[in-house]
Amino acid sequence: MAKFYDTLLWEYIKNPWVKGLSLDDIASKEFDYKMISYDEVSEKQTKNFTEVDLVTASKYSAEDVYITNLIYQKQLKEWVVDNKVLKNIENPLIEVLRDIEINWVKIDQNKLKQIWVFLEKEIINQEKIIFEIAWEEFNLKSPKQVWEILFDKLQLPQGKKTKTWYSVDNEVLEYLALEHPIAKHIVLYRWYFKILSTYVEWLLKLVDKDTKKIHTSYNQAVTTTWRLSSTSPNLQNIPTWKDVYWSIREAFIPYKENDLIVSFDYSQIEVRLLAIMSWDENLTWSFLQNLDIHKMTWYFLFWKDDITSEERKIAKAVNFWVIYWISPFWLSKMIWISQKQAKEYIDKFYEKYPKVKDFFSKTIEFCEKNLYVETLFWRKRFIDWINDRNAIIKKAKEREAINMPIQWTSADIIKIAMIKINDFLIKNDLKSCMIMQVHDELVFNVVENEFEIIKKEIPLIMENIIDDKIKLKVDMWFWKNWGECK
DNA sequence: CGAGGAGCGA
DNA sequence: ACGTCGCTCCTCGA
Repeated sequence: MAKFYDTLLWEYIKNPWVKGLSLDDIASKEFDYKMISYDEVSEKQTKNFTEVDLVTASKYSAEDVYITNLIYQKQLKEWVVDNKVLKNIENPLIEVLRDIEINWVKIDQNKLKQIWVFLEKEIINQEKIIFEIAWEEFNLKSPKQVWEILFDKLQLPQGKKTKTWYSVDNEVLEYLALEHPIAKHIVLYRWYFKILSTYVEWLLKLVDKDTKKIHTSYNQAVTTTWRLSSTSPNLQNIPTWKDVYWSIREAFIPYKENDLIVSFDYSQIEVRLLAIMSWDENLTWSFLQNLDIHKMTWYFLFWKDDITSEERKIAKAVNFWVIYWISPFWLSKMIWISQKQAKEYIDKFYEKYPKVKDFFSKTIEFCEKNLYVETLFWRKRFIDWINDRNAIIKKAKEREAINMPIQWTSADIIKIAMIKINDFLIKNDLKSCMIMQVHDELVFNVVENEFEIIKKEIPLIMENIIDDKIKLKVDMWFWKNWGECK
């Protein structure tokens, strides 16, 4: 509870009219309340917080919640989060997150150690090759040194710029790979090193010696879109990439031998929400007929029934990117087509899905007038600068206005699903439990004899969050580790 | 210690 | 001149 209010507070402090003020300042200025300072509690930093006596410590901690609540009552509920949201979503979710955090996730340390050995060998190998090609040793982890080797020493053509020098990121290197063999090896080195340092080492460091599980923290109010975020470790960015021999996700295993990892994810939730919010006939029709939405987009754009997998990929990208109010230039870069073609695709998309376009322009109009946007679940986001004269800023803010309601609503949907599922698990006295949330995916540790009921009931709960003609769709995967669940 | 570059996810 | 939101890694200069 305290954690949630604490993060809520940060959301408040980010805002311009309180920027620079500390909680103490706000307390005394707005509520004439003098808070205990940390210096006082820790007796001028001589005491560790665990050594402070319980009464003082609780009073000190409770003050944060108390003041935050005062701020909430006075200002926050007007615009950061509505009472209904707090009552129906955020507050009940606190207990669900507590349960997930208590459950933990079991890790196969041996698997990680095997991967470690493999990666270390590859890293040394790539390093050797690179140094041979470059005729000198340098620090591959330093973009600056890579820059010097590529552009000063090898005189390769420079691409896009960063703030301070020319970029040497993956995109540039992939282009350079056509010119010089060294680029390919740097990409490989970087990738192996990334996996080793960020995932393998970090996960092993965080595994509890006794339980062989990791303990992650979910934050409820750090993101502007009201999605959850996860730290130490961040379980929401574990690579999905699968090598022939291994993947990081394979190290995420069930608690017991006969248990299963079961994963449910919302399929195309953002496009479905777009259909629900815009009521576009063509989009709605495709979903109601339970058709392949990407294929249908291709069909609507070109009246072609047969579709190659390449064409489906393009249609998928168009569907996906249009939601983000993307420019033809950027779309052309994403899917390797000409700018002219990209513009054509986007124009045709709006032509065939006219109410989507209406919905977008109405959203922007509303935002320009009121300086905020709203979602299906009573949330508001203030977007100042929407009327900025600088076209680039204006466009960026328009993108925000269009994307936010969709992303927010999907964040709310999965939160509500989590609350209902936890209720369901408790009411039916099930031993299976929720162990992870990855934005549109929920992962469970399922005990053997409960698999049938979980398989049947969880998708029902998830798909019926919104009472609409268009149904949300949930895909299910299960196996002995998370790696096979995709 | 913080900024910047890089890269992973949704 | 151009997707958003996050987290974590490393380097480098103060």
